[in-house]
Amino acid sequence: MVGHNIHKTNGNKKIPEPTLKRLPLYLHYLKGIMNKGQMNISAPVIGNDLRCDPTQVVKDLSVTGIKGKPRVGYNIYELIQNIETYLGFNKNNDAFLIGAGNLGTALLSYEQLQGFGINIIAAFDNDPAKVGQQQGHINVLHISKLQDLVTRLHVHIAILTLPGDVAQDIAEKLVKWGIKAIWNFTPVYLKLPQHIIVQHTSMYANVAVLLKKLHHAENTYIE
Amino acid sequence: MVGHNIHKTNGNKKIPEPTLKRLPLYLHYLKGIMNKGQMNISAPVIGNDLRCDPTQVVKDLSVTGIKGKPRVGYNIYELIQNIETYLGFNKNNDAFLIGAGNLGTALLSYEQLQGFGINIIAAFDNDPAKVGQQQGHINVLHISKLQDLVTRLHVHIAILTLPGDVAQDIAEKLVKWGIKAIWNFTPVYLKLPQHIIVQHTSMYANVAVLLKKLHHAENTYIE
DNA sequence: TAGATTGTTAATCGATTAACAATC
DNA sequence: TAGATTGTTAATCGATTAACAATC
Repeated sequence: MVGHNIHKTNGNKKIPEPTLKRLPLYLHYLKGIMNKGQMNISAPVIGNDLRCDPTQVVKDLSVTGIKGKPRVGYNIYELIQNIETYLGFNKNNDAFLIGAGNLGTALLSYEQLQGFGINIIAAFDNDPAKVGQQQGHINVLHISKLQDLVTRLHVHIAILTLPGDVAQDIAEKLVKWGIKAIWNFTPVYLKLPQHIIVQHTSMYANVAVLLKKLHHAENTYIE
Repeated sequence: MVGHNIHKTNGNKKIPEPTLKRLPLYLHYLKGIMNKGQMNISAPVIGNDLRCDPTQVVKDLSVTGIKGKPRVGYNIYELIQNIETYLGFNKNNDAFLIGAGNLGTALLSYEQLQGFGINIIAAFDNDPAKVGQQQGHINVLHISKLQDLVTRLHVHIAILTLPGDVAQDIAEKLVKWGIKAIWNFTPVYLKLPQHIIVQHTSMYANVAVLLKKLHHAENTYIE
């Protein structure tokens, strides 16, 4: 199955992670522009609106296999299609959500996640009070049903929005049952086999950067 | 006020952002270790548990001004104190939350945010149905009261958990009223004066990385 | 044609990793 | 003392930025 890309994308070549993280930003921006009825857009314009280097825009977009025209730029519709296809946002990647607390519930009712390729098909919790609820069309099931459903439905993605102290334990079980990628919203580092993809999304990492920049600014400039 | 650091931290020297983002991870890990009654810990042990290079651990921790002892390592309590002080996690940095939807509500009831230096003192929404509610001890006020309270209370941090299409508009107003840092949970790029600190926390950036790694893995190895 | 823009290759910049001296 | 670990300086690696040729 290697090298069978229909579009001429960069295939399995290693793409810089910063590039991958910028693509959704371009995508959202481009959808806004398209809704205004515009047909084409150039890298310098994108760079100006999103305050980033135009050559970086060119490089970032090129990974999706898009071809632009000198003096014209890129076709916006084609560009959106390419980014979505490249990132897998127009597929439905089935996922289970584990931990139906506040953050979990927020994610469940975030219909937009589906527009970004993540299709949460069920949520799990150990709290009997939460089991049986419906959150944004998704049922909350008891955690005891997790093993059976993961194995039967061949779900590959798990979203962890549960307390940190049980995260490692559940993660190990999920891996045993066949989960291949974990989106980790807990503050704990998950020590799992190297082939398991763990995406750590920590609020606190962002708080750290924000506070440090703020205090730095406050100490640097006279108020 | 420049250079008056009591602890010998790296002060206002430029610290790599990746380092800042790793510090909360160390912090959480160290608190777990301390609760087990351990007194000291060495960089190689941390590196092994958190799967990162021990020399990087040494370099990361050194920015907080901690001094370790050869053959012993670092005093865990002192290390925790230094990281918290360095990041500003033991101060109460007042913040307003704007948009009391699902994600906003999740953040409000996330008491732990306070332990990481962010003290949300009020939430705002334009939905009358939400105004007057209490979410985790924080009142939801009508958006019309925002201007008055931002200016009167000298709040410097705003957390944006509102719909993307109004984000730029509200952000510009907030800046006019004196907000210095914005934690942006919307998918839009906020074009604001350069001196305003904008911390963009996008779910989608993480989805992009996760899906790409997953599909890459699925295409690389024979199943 | 002239000029703006793409797309690629080279140079720079910054972060990570390696090497090694200092030290308890 | 011997050896593990810190802490610093140098080398490597990777991403960003700059330069420039190709092209519509």
